[in-house]
Amino acid sequence: VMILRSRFLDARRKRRNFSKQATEILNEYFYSHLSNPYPSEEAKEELAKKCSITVSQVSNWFGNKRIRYKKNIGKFQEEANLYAAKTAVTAAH
Amino acid sequence: PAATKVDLDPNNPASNWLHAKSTRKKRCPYTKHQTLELEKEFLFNMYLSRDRRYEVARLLNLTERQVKIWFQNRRMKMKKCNKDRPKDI
DNA sequence: TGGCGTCGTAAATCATAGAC
DNA sequence: TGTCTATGATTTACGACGCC
Repeated sequence: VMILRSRFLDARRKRRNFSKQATEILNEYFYSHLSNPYPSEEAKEELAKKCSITVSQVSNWFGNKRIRYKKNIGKFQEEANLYAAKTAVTAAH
Repeated sequence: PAATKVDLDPNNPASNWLHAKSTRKKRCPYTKHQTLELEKEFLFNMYLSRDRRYEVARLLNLTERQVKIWFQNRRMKMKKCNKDRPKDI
């Protein structure tokens, strides 16, 4: 139990960046809902499952993404175009 | 949800999400001492009486509103910790 | 009706993984 | 290896809504 406890606390302290696929999934959702990037609780749960992260982490990611995107839309333009194109291709099939 | 009815302006691409209430007070991180004392008080009781709130605010040089909101946030934090906790332990 | 409760969030800040 | 910046998490402060 003590080992599990310390592992849990360490996991919280020592964050890791999310996997490339997880970031991909989150960005796809964000840019395809750019007019209202606020996933419902159910959508968050689904994203969490697909990304293998917690619902809280999904909420953190969207909170950070919205504010950082808003603060510097220019910086994210390339990324936005990339995901817009990807979505377009997906929709075409 | 916070992004409710009123600010759901279908036009206006990215700018419509968010009412950045200009009237909002800028976040001011509390000192170690303030936080420590608030934590001690929280340990004693999660909900503050009016009188206790007044005392804590006076002692820490915070407003009663700040103390009230700190306790509300602290309770939410506790709830979140329990939720995220895998299980048992 | 006022006042305090939760819930979800903005925005600032913290901590440090990781890129270079 | 040592700097930095990007990124995930946490901390203040509210708006919206609920209950008594």
